[in-house]
Amino acid sequence: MEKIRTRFAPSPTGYMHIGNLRTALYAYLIAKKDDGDFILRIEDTDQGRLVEGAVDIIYNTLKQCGLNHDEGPDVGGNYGPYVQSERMKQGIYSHYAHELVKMGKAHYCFCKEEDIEKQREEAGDSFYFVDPCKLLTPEEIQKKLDANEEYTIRLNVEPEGTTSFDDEVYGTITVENKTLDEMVLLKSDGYPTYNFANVIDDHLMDITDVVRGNEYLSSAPKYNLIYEAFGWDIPRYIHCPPVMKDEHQKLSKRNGDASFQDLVEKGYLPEAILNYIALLGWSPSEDREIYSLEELSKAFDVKRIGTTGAIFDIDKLTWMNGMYIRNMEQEKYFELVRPYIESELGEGNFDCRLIANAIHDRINKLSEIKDMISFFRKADSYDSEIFTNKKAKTNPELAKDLLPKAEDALKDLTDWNNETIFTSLAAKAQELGVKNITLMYPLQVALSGRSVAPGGATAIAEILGKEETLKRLEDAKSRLS
RNA sequence: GGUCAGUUGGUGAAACGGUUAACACAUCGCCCUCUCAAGGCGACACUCACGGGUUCGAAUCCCGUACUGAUCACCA
Repeated sequence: MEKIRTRFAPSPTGYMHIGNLRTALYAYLIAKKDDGDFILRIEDTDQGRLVEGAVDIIYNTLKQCGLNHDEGPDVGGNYGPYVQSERMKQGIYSHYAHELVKMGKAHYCFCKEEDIEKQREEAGDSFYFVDPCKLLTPEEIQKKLDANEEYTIRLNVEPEGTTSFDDEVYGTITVENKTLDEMVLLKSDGYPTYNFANVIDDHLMDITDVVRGNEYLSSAPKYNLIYEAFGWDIPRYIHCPPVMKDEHQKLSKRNGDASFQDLVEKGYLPEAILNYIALLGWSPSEDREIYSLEELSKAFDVKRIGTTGAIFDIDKLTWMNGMYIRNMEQEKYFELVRPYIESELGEGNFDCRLIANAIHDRINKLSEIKDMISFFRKADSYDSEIFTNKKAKTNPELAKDLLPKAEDALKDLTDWNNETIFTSLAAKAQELGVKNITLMYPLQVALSGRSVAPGGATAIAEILGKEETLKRLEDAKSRLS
């Protein structure tokens, strides 16, 4: 069987957005499923839109995601160069365009852009461009060429008949040739058009599976025409449905929608992001959702890519991110979370591991850590009404009575840990004839200043240490009196 | 406007002519419990955009309508 080769061909025009990343992921998965090659090609023929540093963003994103490419500008390969502007300098596109002219499959066009534009406006919707340059005799053409007249090269298209092409996702699509215009292959500035450069590069790089967004579906038949003109094999096409922001709009960087790096900054893990977006537009055959990249590449199947745009649901990503955090190997989790804890509380002030444990099941994204633990540094200021809790059957007056009892239970404790604190407090509650929560809740509030805190009273007390615990208890007592 | 494509709960989706229309997120209950989470259990589409057909039988096949999207550049 032929070796599968797929490519990711972004334009370096800024941030990597989610839809783009998903296309890269699918291309990667399709290649890796069959031990194929995944190639990175930079399409930078659009002079105006280049953004400085954008190429580095592409490299970094792929690297962070583990989408390692086998060939590309940075890692090399046998099909280089992998940057279109460099290929352009080698004259590749121009060569093939002229080749097509020689073969009688394309022609020189000396029409002025403005003139065509004018015709288009006058004709309105029914405009169909018939290129008068096709009627030029070879002598006339040579004369214009010798006179250094500007020209483009356009593909010859017979207006009769139909063209169909096969897509792995959308099936066979057939269009009438008269809806296809004689597309420009080589622009008057000598640059190839996107479509043309794409075809040439994909062919020259032996790409077997072209993975791209479905916005290209309509222009896909045109691609076939170019392949046919050359007599080249047509690759498999895999058009992916869009990733939507809502029912009507695609996720786009223009709208400032979430880019991959935005999500990472918000505390999402690259693995979780990748896992989640894999499921937008594709579904596995088994009843499962959590997949590592490697597992994905085994399970992935082009046949199960959907045809409908999928709305990006941040809530589900958040859930999945939480799953990744919870399932993470312990040391890895600790090292991941430590910098966040230390940046909020400083180094060495608290037992970082205890805090990490306390928040483990409570965070879905890393950015939540800061607020969740800030009270360790200093208890939040609070209104005494916060002591009112229906479930604990407490109120400020009761808390005023109970806090000293909790203090009694703790002040002589020599062995200070979660278990001993709990035992002592539970014994005190029993002695008082109240439920644990009735004693614990006011303590939690006293120590944290919060009605909701990670770990509850005993875990907080353990982390704060005996001295700080008793101090905060004193503060709370005086506040209530 | 022409052309092409799509349409299953709030969201991602399964189903490949015969199931009570999976599963997951979200939401809402209950359980567990020292709060909140996590975890466990349960509820949540009399129905698959709509209208016709085909069939013993349709979310699944066919036709039409509606709606949504994409595309019609010397932009990628």
